[in-house]
Amino acid sequence: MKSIRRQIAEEVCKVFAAHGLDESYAKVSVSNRPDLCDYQCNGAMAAAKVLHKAPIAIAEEIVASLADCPLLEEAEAVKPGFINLTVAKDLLVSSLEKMDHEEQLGYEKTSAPKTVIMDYGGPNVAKPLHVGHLRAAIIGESLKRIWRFVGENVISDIHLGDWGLQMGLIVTELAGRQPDLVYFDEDYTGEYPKEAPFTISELEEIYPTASAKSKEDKDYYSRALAATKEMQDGRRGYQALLSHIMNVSVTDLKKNYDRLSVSFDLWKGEADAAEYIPGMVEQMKADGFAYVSEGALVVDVAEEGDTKEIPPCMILKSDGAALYDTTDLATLVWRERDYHPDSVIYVVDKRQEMHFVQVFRCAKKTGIVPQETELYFLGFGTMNGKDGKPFKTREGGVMRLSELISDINDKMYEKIIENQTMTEEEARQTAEIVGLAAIKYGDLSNQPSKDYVFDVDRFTSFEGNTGPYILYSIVRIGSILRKYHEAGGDETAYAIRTPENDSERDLMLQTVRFSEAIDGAYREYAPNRLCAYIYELCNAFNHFYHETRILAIEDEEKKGSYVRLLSLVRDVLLTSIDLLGFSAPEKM
RNA sequence: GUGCCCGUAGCUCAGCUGGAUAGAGCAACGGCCUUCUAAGCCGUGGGUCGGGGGUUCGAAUCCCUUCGGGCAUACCA
Repeated sequence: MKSIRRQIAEEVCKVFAAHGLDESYAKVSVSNRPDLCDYQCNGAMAAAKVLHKAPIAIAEEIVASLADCPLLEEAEAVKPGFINLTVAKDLLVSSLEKMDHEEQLGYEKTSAPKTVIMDYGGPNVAKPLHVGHLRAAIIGESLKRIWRFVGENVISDIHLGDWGLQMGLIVTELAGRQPDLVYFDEDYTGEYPKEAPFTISELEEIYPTASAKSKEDKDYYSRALAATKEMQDGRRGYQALLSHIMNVSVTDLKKNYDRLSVSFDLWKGEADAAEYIPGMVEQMKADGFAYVSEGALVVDVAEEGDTKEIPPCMILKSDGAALYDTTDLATLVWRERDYHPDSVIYVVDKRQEMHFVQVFRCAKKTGIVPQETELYFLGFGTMNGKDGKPFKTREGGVMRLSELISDINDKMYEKIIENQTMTEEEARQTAEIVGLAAIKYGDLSNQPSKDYVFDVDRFTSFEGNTGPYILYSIVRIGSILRKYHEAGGDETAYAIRTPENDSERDLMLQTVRFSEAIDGAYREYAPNRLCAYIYELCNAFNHFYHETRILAIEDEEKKGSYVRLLSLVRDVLLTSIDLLGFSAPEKM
């Protein structure tokens, strides 16, 4: 089913063409005056200039030709030249019927699916997930789901940070603490123990300690650099330690991402790209792209027309070690070989933009990916605290993700226990669901590229435009449906009837706009568009709910029609929140 | 220094490729629970869209300039 806007736009297009006007004037957009009309077209005013004709005259001609259009209840020309379009009630009803019967609520999947790799993880192994990882996970997961809904073939990859300096730091720290471990004996040739010489909590303490030391102690820092290089060069003991670190942290990471309802198809990391580095480097040298500058191997990526200086892409450091340019490029090597993606999307902190500009240019220049491959950088802003500075704990440290989630869940639990009668266990489960919705909606309702304030008090107060408000609306509808069914009602026996008042009509119109909202969110990489849509839909529902008796009315057909509409609204909401990455409880 | 981003109500944010009276939520104030969940609904007050120019029939939106804030600027990721 085509969206209502599309259907109307096509009609308007025909009329413009029939009047000899270019189709570019026939754009139809959602009305910014909902009190006057549903959609509007401003093309008459734009066309007036080239036609040397009064805009209102053009608008009137167009409107006259639209008079018989069955999609419209009314088309009106308003000075100075607006064309105001009001959707026919029949179209609303028939569209709702289609949504109810077609797959995906009437949303048509793309006919030409692309293969897309989405990279939205980037956690470092051996480091606990902190709030900095939250946005990538939340935004990436939602985009993945939206793109799949649209029909794209999306492969998600966590892209673990498991190959850089942080590994050398851990090795160095461990060598200082337990120098007798076999991993540090260069002459050792036997099997290494299966059991890791540390637990996850030890690991999570080792890294920050090592990182702090490296900043104060130059000698320690250079030992870490050397260890990094040795590990990358394949030193057995270090490789064995690496796989221990991997095993221990991946288990923990999975648990944490599960808790967020975030999943990845691939759990690859920088280390998986390592085997492609030597070949890639040789090729770059052979093709004359890579050369030595100040001791390092680099590829120039500056282009004519750059408004600022773009430093060359660094392939190997002067000590010969790989760095993040290198692993990101080598990662593209296997991504291209294994998947030949049409598009690779990176959901990463926007501060890394320069790095990705370099990597993208280098990858195209050196032929790692074909020219036509789309490499897209979706940079997101920082999550700040109430003070407007990057989010911290009360003590000023980096807040762990698990801590943040538990915090929110506790507050949710208190609120639920105070409002609802349910068992402690039920309340705990509900708190988790509502808490996750609060966190995710709080994030996704903002534009990805902007910094935003993560205000725990605001998100847990859940009044107004919040995740819990959305869930509350869903729960309310669910409650009506349940009561209707318990009383023996079967809404499928009834037709959806023509709306009889403004609030019912408005609810229908909002419902029918579902596919427009999906298109917007997809096209603009903007889950916030979907959030805005469901917020409006919930408003329309709550307004309708307050002025309409549903279960108490006598007229069974009317009641059946209402229940079908509400059931559809609920489906739209449930589908939408699933695309945003959270779910709704039965009660709250 | 250079480049990019941001600046909209007391606070947090919308505002779709320029369009009609700049919208929400929170906070403030006033109503609405013997009736389908009041985590809700209805209403009131609150803005020279950082400032100044310009383009246009029309600018929060595009261009220039200026002020304020953030970020980036080759061997960390």
